[in-house]
Amino acid sequence: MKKTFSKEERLCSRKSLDLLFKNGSSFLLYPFRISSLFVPAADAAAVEVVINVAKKRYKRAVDRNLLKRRTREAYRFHKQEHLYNHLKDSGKLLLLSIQFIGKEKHEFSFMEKKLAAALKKLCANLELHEIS
RNA sequence: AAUGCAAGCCGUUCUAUCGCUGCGAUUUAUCGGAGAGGAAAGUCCGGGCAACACAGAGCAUCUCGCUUCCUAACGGGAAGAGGUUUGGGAAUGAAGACCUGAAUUAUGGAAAGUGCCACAGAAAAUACACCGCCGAUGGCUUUUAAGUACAGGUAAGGUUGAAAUCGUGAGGUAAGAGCUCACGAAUGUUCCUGGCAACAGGUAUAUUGGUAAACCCCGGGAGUUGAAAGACCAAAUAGGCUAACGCAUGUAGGGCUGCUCGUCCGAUGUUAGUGGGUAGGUCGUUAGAGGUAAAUGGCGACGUUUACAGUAGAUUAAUGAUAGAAGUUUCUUUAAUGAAAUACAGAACCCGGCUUACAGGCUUGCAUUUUUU
RNA sequence: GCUUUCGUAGUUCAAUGGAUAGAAUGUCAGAUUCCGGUUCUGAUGAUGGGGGUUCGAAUCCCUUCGAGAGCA
Repeated sequence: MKKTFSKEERLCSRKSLDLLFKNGSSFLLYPFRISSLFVPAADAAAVEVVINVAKKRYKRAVDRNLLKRRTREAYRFHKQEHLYNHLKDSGKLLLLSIQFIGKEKHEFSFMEKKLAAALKKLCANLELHEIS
C-alpha cells in the first residue's frame, strides 16, 4: 500500500510541465536535479512526479530506460518515509521533476541513498519556504 | 583432432517478496492469466492503410537498367548468360585458343550528337609530320647518273604515356599504307542451327582508341504528404462554413505538384440554417500478403493443401527492483573452493526485404597442419 | 515517428576528376633583445572509416560512423 506508484502520481499534463519548468524552484544534488512547485488544484494525489534522463548524455535507449527504472524504484521506496510524512494536508498539489544528470551507469544502492538525501533536502527547502 | 574462412540456427533459466501496463472474472478490492528482438536499430528500398480535386494530359525532375522466374511489390531473392581476376588439367619448342574449379561483377547504347583525356609525347582523335624514309611526278643544281634547307608524298621504325589508329606474314610501292591477299582478334548487321530468353556455334558482309558511377539517347517506374495521416465525442469564447437572392465581362484574385494546359472556387450586401481552431478523451491500434507442423509440386527462390495454437499494445510513454539458486566462460588452485564476467541491444500504425552491431554455443561445407589405419 | 544538411592541418576556411592538397592562425626551433613582446627565417601537421567506377578520386557512386537543423 505504501509502495505503490500508480498513474495518478505521475505528471502527464503538458500545461503543468510548462508551468513547472518556467516558475518552479530547483536545486542540484548529484546525480539528481530536483524541480518543484505548488499548485492550488488537487484531486487524488498529493504529489505528481516526472522522471527524466537526458538523451544528450545517454545515447542508447537501453541505458536511459535502465536509469529511469532505477530512479523510479528508488522514489517508490522512499516517497512515504521522506516526503509524504512531511507534507501537511494543505490541499495543494506538489509538482515534482527528477532529472538524472550523471555520466555513468550507477548501481541501485548508490542511487537509492542519493535520492533519499535529495528528498530530505527538498522537504527542508519547502518548510523554509512556508515559514518565510 | 586443432586452426582459419563461409553459410545457417540458438542466443541464459528457475524460486520468493515488493511493484508497473493491458485483458478476463466478479464479492468493488481481490483473484486469474499475458507482457521486447534477431536485429525491436539505421531509415536505405518496396507495399498496405489514410487524407488531399478519388489525382487528369504534356513537359521538367528523380530513379532503375544482361535474361528468365519468384513475389502484393521492390533497388530484394532464385536459377542461368556474359565480363574480369585467379588455381588446376592436357597439348605445344613457347604462348594463345581448349577443358575444368573458385572468387567477383550497377552488365542497355560510344555505329545519334556534344564534352573530356592532366604531365609527358611529333601527335590524345579531321593524325597541322619532331627524328626518320622517299623525292617516282613537277621544280632546282647538274654530267644521262646523282643530289636536295623546293613543291610535296609517307603512319614501316623511334622516343612518351593508362591508352598511339587491330596483330603476324606475303604481295605491292619511289618510300609506304587493310591498299590487296592468307591466317587470326574484336564489334555491328543479315541468314541458319540450339536455347523460353540472355546467349552460344556457324555463314555472309561491313567496320576497327577510351570514358555514359560526364552530359546525353533508348526503355521501364514514380501524383503529393505521412499515424504528429485521419475519423468521431465535447464545456466556454473569438471567428468560420453551407444554401438562396443580388452585384459582376464568372472580372480582380486564389486553390489543385515545380511549370504549362486543363479544371475548380470566387470580393462586398441581405435572409435562413449549421457549427467547433486549441487543451482533453475514444477510435485508427494490433488476426496479419501472420506463425508452427506435416504432406505435396518445383533444380531453386517459392507455391498449394490440411491440421494446430491464440501470441505485447504503452502514449511524459509498462515490461522493473531486491534476495537466493542453477547454467556457461575466464582467472587462480594439486583438487575442492574462491573471484570476476554473462554479448549486441528496448516495441510505438502494420508488413516484406537490405544494411549494420553481436559474448558464447551448435550444425554443415571448404582449406591447411598433425596423428592413426 | 518523418524530413533534411554537413564532415579537409590543433582552429577558421580554400581547392574545375590531374603539382608534393593551399592560406591565415596556432605549436615548436632558430635569429633579433640585457629579458620579454613585436618582427624575420625554418619546421610541424589534414581529406571521418570501408568498398567501387576511372589511367588517375578530397571531388563521382554505394555503404557505414559521427555532428547538426526542421516538422507540435
